[in-house]
Amino acid sequence: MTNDDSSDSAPLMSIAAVERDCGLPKDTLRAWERRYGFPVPLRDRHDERLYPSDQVATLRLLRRLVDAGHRPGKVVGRSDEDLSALLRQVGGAAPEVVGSEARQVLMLLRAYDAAGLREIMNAIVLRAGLGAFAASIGPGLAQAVGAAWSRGELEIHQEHLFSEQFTTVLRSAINAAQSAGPPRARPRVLFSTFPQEPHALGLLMAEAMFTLEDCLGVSLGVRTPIPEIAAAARAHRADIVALSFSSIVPAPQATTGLSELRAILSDAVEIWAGGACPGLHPKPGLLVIRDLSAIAPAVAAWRARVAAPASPSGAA
Amino acid sequence: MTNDDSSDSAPLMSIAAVERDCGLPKDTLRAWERRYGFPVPLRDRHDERLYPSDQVATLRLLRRLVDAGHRPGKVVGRSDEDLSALLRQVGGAAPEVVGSEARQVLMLLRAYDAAGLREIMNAIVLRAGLGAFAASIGPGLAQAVGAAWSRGELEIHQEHLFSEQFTTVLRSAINAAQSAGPPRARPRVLFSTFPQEPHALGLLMAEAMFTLEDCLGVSLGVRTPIPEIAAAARAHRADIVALSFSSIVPAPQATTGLSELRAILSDAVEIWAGGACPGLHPKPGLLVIRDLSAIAPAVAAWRARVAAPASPSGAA
DNA sequence: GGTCCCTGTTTGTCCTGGACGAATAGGCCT
DNA sequence: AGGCCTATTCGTCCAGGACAAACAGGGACC
Repeated sequence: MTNDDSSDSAPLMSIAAVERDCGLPKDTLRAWERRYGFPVPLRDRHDERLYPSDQVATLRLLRRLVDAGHRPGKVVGRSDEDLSALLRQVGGAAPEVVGSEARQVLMLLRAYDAAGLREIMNAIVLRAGLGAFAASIGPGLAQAVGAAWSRGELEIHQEHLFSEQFTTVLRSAINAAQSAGPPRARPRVLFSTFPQEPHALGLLMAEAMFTLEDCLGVSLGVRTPIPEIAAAARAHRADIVALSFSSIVPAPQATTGLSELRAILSDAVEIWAGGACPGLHPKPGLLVIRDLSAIAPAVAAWRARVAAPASPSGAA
Repeated sequence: MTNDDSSDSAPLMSIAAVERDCGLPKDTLRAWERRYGFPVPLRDRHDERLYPSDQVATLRLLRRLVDAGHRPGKVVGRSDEDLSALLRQVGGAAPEVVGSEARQVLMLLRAYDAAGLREIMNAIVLRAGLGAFAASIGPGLAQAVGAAWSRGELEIHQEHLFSEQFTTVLRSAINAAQSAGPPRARPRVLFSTFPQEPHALGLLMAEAMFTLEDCLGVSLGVRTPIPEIAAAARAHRADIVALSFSSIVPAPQATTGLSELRAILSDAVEIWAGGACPGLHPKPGLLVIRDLSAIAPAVAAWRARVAAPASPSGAA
């Protein structure tokens, strides 16, 4: 009863619906069909594609594999079992750093206990501190949840539920940290993501780390056009623009966007980029933060740099 | 250098970039060009469209007008002055209910003072109460900011900034309300939006109203596929599914989606739909909430209905 | 032995132009 | 005046072809 597939009533989806659900553009769906012979949607009486829900499910697996680096030509058309096996390799590679907490969270998620989730995460924040939570435990939990979803152990709505509670906990902890502690000081930091990037969790965790370092941060939320980021940096008189990249942003697009932003930003403003997106490389004026725990020392370094200015090799 | 327009470095945008920035699908952009002779993008050497930034700005105006109910055939191709005039009529129709607060907020927004924004909004919550804030002052502020943006008085990043601070204030107030007061009780409420709807503020304000009524609410965040909403309602054992619709959702799609959801949801679960989307009509099992302040009495009515069950004729 | 460039292939995205259905508006009838 | 019905408008879909950006593999150079 809890187990049967939830799309009984609407087993057929239009191409637009599939685009929304799987994140695969219409053009790509048609190209795969033409080139690899999959998917093979039914057609309505006016020849419009109607995707059965099992094919949509397979497309979701494919999306994840392609995101993880597999080439469409190698995976499109293979059986669901093959795909799941590959996916397990991908997800399984993730270290189970936070085993015990992750297991509890997954259990609460299956029981659909939102309050319990908030409670346990709040407890972790109190016990381990906001820094450890944002820098390692939180990402570990998110990864565990994502992996469980890709193994088919969780529904999408349970992943939504997790994000929502996680966001709530993190935001209120940030609020508390902002009210406590010494007054906010420089660097002034502006947070956002590029328009391609809808993922807010990474940004929020970064915000937590900067807040703990007593930085004066302002977030624009996700999906800000690049010229707007530059304009906001001017308006906020930002010292640092912090950008978060998940793996869904194609690496070249991220690189291009960063150069573009670099070009229109004042030289005095640094760009700090972080996240799971590979292929980010540091350049003058662009710092790549591989790990959230690197933020604290980086802020300290920035402050030292500003306090003892003008070693003429660099900029300024 | 600091002052000239920030798109110097990228005055030309691809059709995909325009789709992202203006929210107009590629097919629609091409159709307008074919039918109305606007936009008229340049072409690169391989004949791909390159949109100058002034045309993109006009497209943004058009988008807003079309959302407001104007027909493309009547407005596409007219001068920017005409369009701005029309837009002023649309935005100007909005009552300036919260004049003094709105003016302060706009001022802080122009000064880019995030902390000040949070402060004033927190002060409003304390003075007027969370209920008044979520039900009338907040929406009024949001409307004022949107109108200012459409009049060209604010940049997009300032609207982002507003949403972000607004969200923060509202979330922390909801948190506080959840911890205080009597223990949460039924109805159990599930919050989300349809996949077409990315707007989270309406949902958050609704969540605040339900929380004040001591309901046990869980939010899935935005953009949940309909079958997933149904599955989550089962898992959460929800009594009510609360959905928020902004005006960007085409009314017929909302109606269709609601019927679909109604069909796969247990009869014991009610659907409550609210938001700016016109053309929502109540039906059996579907309550339309025109105004956030209607939530409190609706919850009371629900409780009365459940306490004194089974008068099978139409209730209330 | 490792790194760089260069070339062939894969893959996503864009093009045109035609078609049709869903949404709207306006006329007609009651 | 109000509800139905038709005409129009507008968004979305289709096919099939094209090309460039991203990738992988091999060879030259350090």
